[in-house]
Amino acid sequence: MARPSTVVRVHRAVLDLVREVGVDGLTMEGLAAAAGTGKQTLYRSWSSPLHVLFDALLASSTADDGRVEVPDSGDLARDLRTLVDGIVDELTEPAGDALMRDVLTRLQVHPELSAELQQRLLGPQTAAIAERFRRAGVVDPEQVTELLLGPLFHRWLLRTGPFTDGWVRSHVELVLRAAG
Amino acid sequence: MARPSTVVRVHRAVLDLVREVGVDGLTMEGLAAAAGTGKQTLYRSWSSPLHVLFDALLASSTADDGRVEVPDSGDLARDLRTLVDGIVDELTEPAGDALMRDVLTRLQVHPELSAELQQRLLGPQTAAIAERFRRAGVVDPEQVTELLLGPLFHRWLLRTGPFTDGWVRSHVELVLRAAG
Amino acid sequence: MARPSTVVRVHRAVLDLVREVGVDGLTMEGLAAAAGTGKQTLYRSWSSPLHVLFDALLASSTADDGRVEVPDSGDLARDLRTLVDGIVDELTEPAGDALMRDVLTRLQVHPELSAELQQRLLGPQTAAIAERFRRAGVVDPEQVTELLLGPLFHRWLLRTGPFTDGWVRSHVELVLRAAG
Amino acid sequence: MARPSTVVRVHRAVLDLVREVGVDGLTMEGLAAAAGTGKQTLYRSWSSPLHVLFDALLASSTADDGRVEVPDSGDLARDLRTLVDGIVDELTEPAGDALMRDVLTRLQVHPELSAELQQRLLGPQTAAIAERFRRAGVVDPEQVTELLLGPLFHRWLLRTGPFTDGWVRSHVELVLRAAG
DNA sequence: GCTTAATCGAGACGGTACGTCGTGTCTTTGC
DNA sequence: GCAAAGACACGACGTACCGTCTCGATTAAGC
Repeated sequence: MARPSTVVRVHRAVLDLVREVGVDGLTMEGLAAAAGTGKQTLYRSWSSPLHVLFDALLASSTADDGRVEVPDSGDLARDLRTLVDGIVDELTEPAGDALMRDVLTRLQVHPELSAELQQRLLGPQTAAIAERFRRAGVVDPEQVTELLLGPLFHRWLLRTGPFTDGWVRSHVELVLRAAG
Repeated sequence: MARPSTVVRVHRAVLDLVREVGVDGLTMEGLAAAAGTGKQTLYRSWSSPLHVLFDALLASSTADDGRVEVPDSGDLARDLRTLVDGIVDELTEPAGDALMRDVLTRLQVHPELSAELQQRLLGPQTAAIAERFRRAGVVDPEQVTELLLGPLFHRWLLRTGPFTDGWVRSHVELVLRAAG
Repeated sequence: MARPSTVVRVHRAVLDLVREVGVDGLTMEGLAAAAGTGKQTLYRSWSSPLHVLFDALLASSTADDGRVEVPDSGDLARDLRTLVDGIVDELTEPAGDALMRDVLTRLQVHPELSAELQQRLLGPQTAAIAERFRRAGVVDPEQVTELLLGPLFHRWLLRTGPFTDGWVRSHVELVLRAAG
Repeated sequence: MARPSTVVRVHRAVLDLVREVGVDGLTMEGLAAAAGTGKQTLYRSWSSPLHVLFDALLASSTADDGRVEVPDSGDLARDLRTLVDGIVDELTEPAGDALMRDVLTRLQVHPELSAELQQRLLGPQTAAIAERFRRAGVVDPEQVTELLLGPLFHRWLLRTGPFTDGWVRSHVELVLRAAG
C-alpha cells in the first residue's frame, strides 16, 4: 500500500495534534514532526499552524458534503425549529464545540481565511436558509436570515446563555413574527 | 513632578505599543522595555501581553464612564435607530475598529477575561437596552435585545456586509415587528 | 556557437562565485544555480563545493602549465634568491593570496585532495628545486629543499611576519651555509 | 557540591564531543545540548563551534602551564635534538595529532583566532627557543628558530614525509651548520 | 526516421542546523 | 530592600542547504 500523500498526512497530523495540545499548542515544528515532513514542506503550502488547521477542517467538512439540508415541510415554524435545533446541536456538540469556537474566533484576524470560510461554508448555508424564507413568501429573506442566525451566533460566541428548548422556541417565534 | 506609577506607565506603554506592532506583536519583553520596568514586575500583575492590553483598555474605557446612554424619547422606533446608529458608529470607527475586533476575538480563548468584559461592559449595556424595551411594554425584553444586537454583532464580526442606513432602518423595523 | 560543456560551466561558475561569496559561501545549491545545472549533475562529479573549487583551480593552474622554472645560472646564491623572490611574489600576490591560503588550508582536512595537490603541483616543484641543489653538489638536496621552503611556508601560513627583502636575503644565506 | 559553571561545562562538552563527531561535526545546537545550556548562552560568548573548541583547547593547554621548557645543558646540538624530539612527539601523538592539525588548519580562516594563538602559545615558545640560540651565541636567533621550526611545520602539515630519527638528526645538523 | 533510452534542468522532499526572539525563572546590582 | 536589568535553559521561529528523489524535456542511439 502506498504512502499517503504529504497533504493527507499533514491534515491527519494537525487534527490529531490539536486534540492533544490545543490550538495554541500547535507549532510548525510540532506539525512537521507529527506528519513526518520537513518544515519547509509545510511553509511551502501554509503560512502558520492556524492555516494548516483551517485547511484540514475545511477539507474534512467539505468532504462529508457540508451541504445544509434546510427542511421544507410546508410548515415554516416547524421547519425553522428543526433547522435551529440542528444548528444548536452542532454548535454545542461537546467534542467540536470548543475547537470550532476557538478556530472561528482566531480566523477573524486573518481576512483571507475568513473570506474563504464565508465563501465555501457560511455563504451557501445562509443562502439556503434565505431561499427557504423566500419560498415561504417572506419579503426580505436575507435580512430575516440574519435575524435568525445573528442571535444564535452571538449567544454561542459570547456564551451569554445556554441554548434551552424554551429559548430556541421563543427565538423562532420572534423571528417569525418579524418575518410577518 | 513625580514619576508616574508603574501601572500607569505600563498602561500607556501597551496602548502606544499596540498601535505600532499590533496585538500579535506585543511581548512581555517589549512591554517591559517600553514601560521601563523589569519583566518580573509585569509577571507579578499580568500573565500575558493580552491581559495587559485588556486591562489597559478596560481602564481607559471605564475611565470615560462607558455608560451606554439609551435614549428614551417615548418613540421606541426612533430611539432604537439612534441607539443602533451610535453602536454602528462605534463599531465602524476606523481607528478602533480593527483593534476592538482583534481584542474581542482573542478574548474568547481566555474565559476569565471574557467574563470580566461581560460583567463590566457588555452586561450593563444590554441590561440598559432591555430596560428600555421593558419600559415600552415589550413582553420579552431580554430576548428582543438579543434579537437587536445579535445580527449587529454577527455582521460586524463576520464582515458579511456593510452597515448601510437602509440596513439599519429595516433591521430596526424587523425587531420592532417581532417585539409586537 | 555551441553551449559550453557542463564541466566548463561549473568551473567558471565556481571561480566567479568564490570571488563574490568566499570559500565558505560556496554551496552546491548556489553552484548549481550559477552554472545552470542540476544539483544531481554536480554530485555526480564532485562531493562538496570545495572539491569543485579545487578541481577548477587545478584545471586553471595546470592549463597555464604551472611548471616552476628553477633558474640555473651557475651562481647558486643568485638563483636561489631569484627563485625565492618568485615564490614570494606568488604567495603575496594580493588577488590570489587569501584564496590560496584559504583553499590550501581547507584541503588539509581532505587527504585525497591533499594527495592530489602534492602529486600534481607541489611534488614536481620541490623535485625541480632539489634537482637544482643536486647539480650544485649539495649532499642532501631533498632536505635542504625543505630547509628552504619550510620557513617560507611557515611564515606565509601563520603570518608571523612580512617577506621583506632583508628577510629573504638572509634566509637564503642561512640555507646556503647549511648546504655547505 | 556546586554545579560547574557554564563555561566549564561548555569546555568539557566540546572536548568530549569533538572526539565523537570530529571538528566538522560540532554544531552550536549539539554543543548546547551536550553542555546542558541554551544556544543563546553559547552565542553570548562564542560565535562558532570552532571558537568554542579553540577556547577550550587554549584553556586546557594554558592550564597545564603550557610553558615550553627549552633544555639548556650547554651542548646546543644535544639540546636541539631533545627539543625537536619533544615537539615531534607532540605533533605525532596519535590522540591529538589529527585534532591539532584540524584545528590549526581551520584557524587560518579566522584571523583573530590565529592572532590569539600566536600571542598566547606560539609566540612565547618561539621566543624561548630563540633565547636558547642567543645564549649559544647565534647571531640571528629569530631567523634560525624559523629555520628550525619551519620545516617541521611544513612536513607535519603537508604530510610530505614521516618524522624518522634520521630525518630529525640531519635536520638539526643542517640548522646548526646554518647557525654557524 | 522513429522510437527507446539515457541524461539533463529543475525543484520537491525529509532532514539538520542556523542565528534570533520570546518565554518564565532566577540572580546580581545600584539606588 | 526592592525593582531594573539581564543571564539563563528552553523551545519555536522562518531560512538555507543538505543529499535523495522524482519529474518532464531534450538528446542520442539503435533499430
